[in-house]
Parts: sequence; structure tokens; C-alpha cells
Amino acid sequence: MQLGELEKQVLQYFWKGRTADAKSVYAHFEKQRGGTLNTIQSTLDRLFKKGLLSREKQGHAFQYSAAMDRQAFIAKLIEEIGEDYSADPGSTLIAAFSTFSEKLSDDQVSALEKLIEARRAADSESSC
Amino acid sequence: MQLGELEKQVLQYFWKGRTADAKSVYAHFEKQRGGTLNTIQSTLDRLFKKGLLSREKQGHAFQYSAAMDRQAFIAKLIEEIGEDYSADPGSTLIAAFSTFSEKLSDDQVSALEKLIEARRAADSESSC
DNA sequence: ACAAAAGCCGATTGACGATCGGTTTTAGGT
DNA sequence: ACCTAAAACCGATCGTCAATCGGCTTTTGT
Repeated sequence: MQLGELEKQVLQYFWKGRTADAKSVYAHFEKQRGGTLNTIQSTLDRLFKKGLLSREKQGHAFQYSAAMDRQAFIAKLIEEIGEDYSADPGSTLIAAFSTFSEKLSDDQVSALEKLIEARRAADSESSC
Repeated sequence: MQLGELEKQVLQYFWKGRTADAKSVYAHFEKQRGGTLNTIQSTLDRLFKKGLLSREKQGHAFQYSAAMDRQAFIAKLIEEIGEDYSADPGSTLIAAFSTFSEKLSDDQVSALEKLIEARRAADSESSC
């Protein structure tokens, strides 16, 4: 799932938890990058068709919001990398870990440890 | 770093540890997908310019080989995702882990635990 | 039913990978 | 040094896709 530059920015705008119609999104982006309302509208439509935004008609305009949060989307992207390059999940994770290892806070290391514990627990449970 | 379909396949061919010139690569791919030697040659050149293949002239032809292994490349891609979507390393990793958690073998879980331990050790060392 | 507001469609531009014909360069033998 | 074949390099074309935007269509509230 390769997104264009504007698509990325719009997506991140919605990840702040907002719900907005095209006009509001345009109001936000007009200042920093210009363009027309139409451009925003077709970008929202593209993101909607890609399943990354949800929308619901309210009054005369669609209200858009994120269909999945940042973490879920990133997980999806990482999964795609694994598929694209036939990497098994384990080595993908290890690659990810070795990339970021030094940049992790202690809290994040602990969070990961808990996830691993949880996974171990689930494992032993299923084997009983 | 978004690669095209042929680029991906060629890269994976070199990740098997091979060193090869355009002609050999072409011999390998001709059967499964047709095309001409020229197509392979420009693909090799593109991958070289992207820094994903190394090459060295031997006789009259370049001998190509992978400039980085699969794991290093995947780490690079994951890093880019973090940059593209302003995700901090920790949440990127957690996303990765939650995506693959169930698919990991026990050995891979252990390997990850060791990496985390190593990272903890490095941490306490630097604080002394 | 009618305007305004919003959505939708279609055309254009700009990247970029894939493809391949044609030209230039080069290595190796004479 | 000079040919010649092999390989590299160049340039053009095609297909895909995001960005852009004008203009037409649909919808909604009055």
C-alpha cells in the first residue's frame, strides 16, 4: 500500500482523532500547501476507496474519519513487507528490533517484554 | 524505497548469496517470465543506482551481488515506515509484534527475548 | 422547484518501473 | 594498433498511479 505525499499527510491529520468533512480538511491544508478543495476531495475519496478512511453523510457533506489507527496501519504495512520479500515473520521482527533497539525507551522495552510474556502464556495455554 | 515487481524478484535472486552478471540473471528469469536481456540489464542498473546491488567489472561484464542482505533491507524499509508516518520506534515495533505474534515459533520468541536482554544489558552498562 | 453546496467524472501532468531498439564503449585476440 | 563481438548505455514508449483542477451532476435545505 504505497501512498502519495498528500495522502500520508491527510491520513495523519485524521489520526489525531478528528472527524472532518472535505472543507475542514481543506481549511487545514490550504495554509501550509495551497491547492484547491477539489484536490483534497479526491484525495479523501482515494483514501476512502483504499479502506483507510471511513465516511458517513451528515447534512450535505461526508464526515470522514480514520478507518484504522496508526498502529494498525503500520502493522499492515509491515505485513506487506514480509509478503513482498518472502521474509518469515520472525526475521522481519528481528530486523525491526535490531533497527530500533537503541532508540527504545525503557518503558517501551518493558512493554515489549510484556507482549512476549503474553504470547508465551497463550502458547502454553493452547498446549494444555 | 518502493520497488517494482521485477526489481523485487531480482533482489531476492541475489539474496540467495549469488554473484552473477546480467546474462546469468537473464538466463534464470527468461524461463519464468520472458522479456529481453536488456530489461534485466536496466533493472540491475536501477538496483545498483539505488544502492541495493554492488557490482564489479570482471572481463567485459559486471558481476553483481547484493549490497545488503534481506534482513538489513527489511530493517531499512521498516525504518522508512516510521519516518513516513511519524511513528516513534517503540510503537512501530509494537505494531510489528502484535501483527506477527501468533506466527512466531518458540525459537523466534526466544531469539527476541535474547535481543531484549542484550539491549537491557547495553543500557545498564552505559549508565555506569 | 430552485439555488447552493458538495460529490463525481474526465483530462492532464509528473514520477517511475518495465520494456526494448539502437548506438557507443570496451575487452581480448590478431 | 585494429577489429570484432559482447556488454553497457541511451532514449523512446507504455502502463500505472498520485496530484491537480475544471466542469457537470446530484443532493439538500428552504
